Amino acid sequence: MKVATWNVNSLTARWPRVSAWLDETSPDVALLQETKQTDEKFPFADLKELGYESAHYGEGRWNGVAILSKVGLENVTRGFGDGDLEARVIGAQCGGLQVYSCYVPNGRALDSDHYQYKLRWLASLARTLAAREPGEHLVVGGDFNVAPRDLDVYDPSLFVGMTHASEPEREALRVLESGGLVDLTRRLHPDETIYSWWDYRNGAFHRGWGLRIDLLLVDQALAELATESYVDRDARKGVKPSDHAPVVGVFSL
DNA sequence: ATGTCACAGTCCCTGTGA
Repeated sequence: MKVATWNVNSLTARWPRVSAWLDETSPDVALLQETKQTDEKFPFADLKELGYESAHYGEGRWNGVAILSKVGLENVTRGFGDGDLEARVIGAQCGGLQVYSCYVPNGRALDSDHYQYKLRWLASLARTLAAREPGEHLVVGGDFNVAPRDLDVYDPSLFVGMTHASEPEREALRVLESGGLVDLTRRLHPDETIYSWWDYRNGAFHRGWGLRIDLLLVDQALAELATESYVDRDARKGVKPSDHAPVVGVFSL
């Protein structure tokens, strides 16, 4: 079972790259973020031709999350059911896994209202996951906009006092981990420098100026069944890439 | 430390968000 998460930064602009990547990588389940599409515009039929059932929660210009599956797609949920209006989380059951595709608010700056929104949003996610069925396998993937450790930041000194690496954000991730979730890529590669996002500006990708902010959080039992997890850096190269690369996990179920 | 990208409306430039 191969599961991927990818912030595509507009599925409309990225369709040639995304469709080619799905075709060659063939994940069983793919979690997408920042589709930036309405549900009406989402390419359900094109994805069907690639072998995927899909569910989308979109709003148009901003945000938008999706789940693509070759192994079944049932019991789709959109949002947290707490009145939040932005399309940032969608859940479903796929091939025996409960999965969520998450686009955590950016936060912008520590003194911004958006930063408080980010912390509230992560708390809502923790509440939602705490209510899950005991014993079911869980994959919570997405763009968390948080680098869990200094190892996940190309130059930690630049991020002191900045969003993405602040202690309250990291504490919010630890709350998810204390609820039984494991940062899969880091579990399998404890000391490796791995990034998943590089700014479009300043030639950041080629200079190695990245952050690891796209995560696959999985339950302990599923983590034990994982055989590999990696970032597909090739997807960040070439013509019209997203600024994020896909994160992949493979499980021996 | 800010050299890019994507989107929609103000519509071939500008503001917003990342």
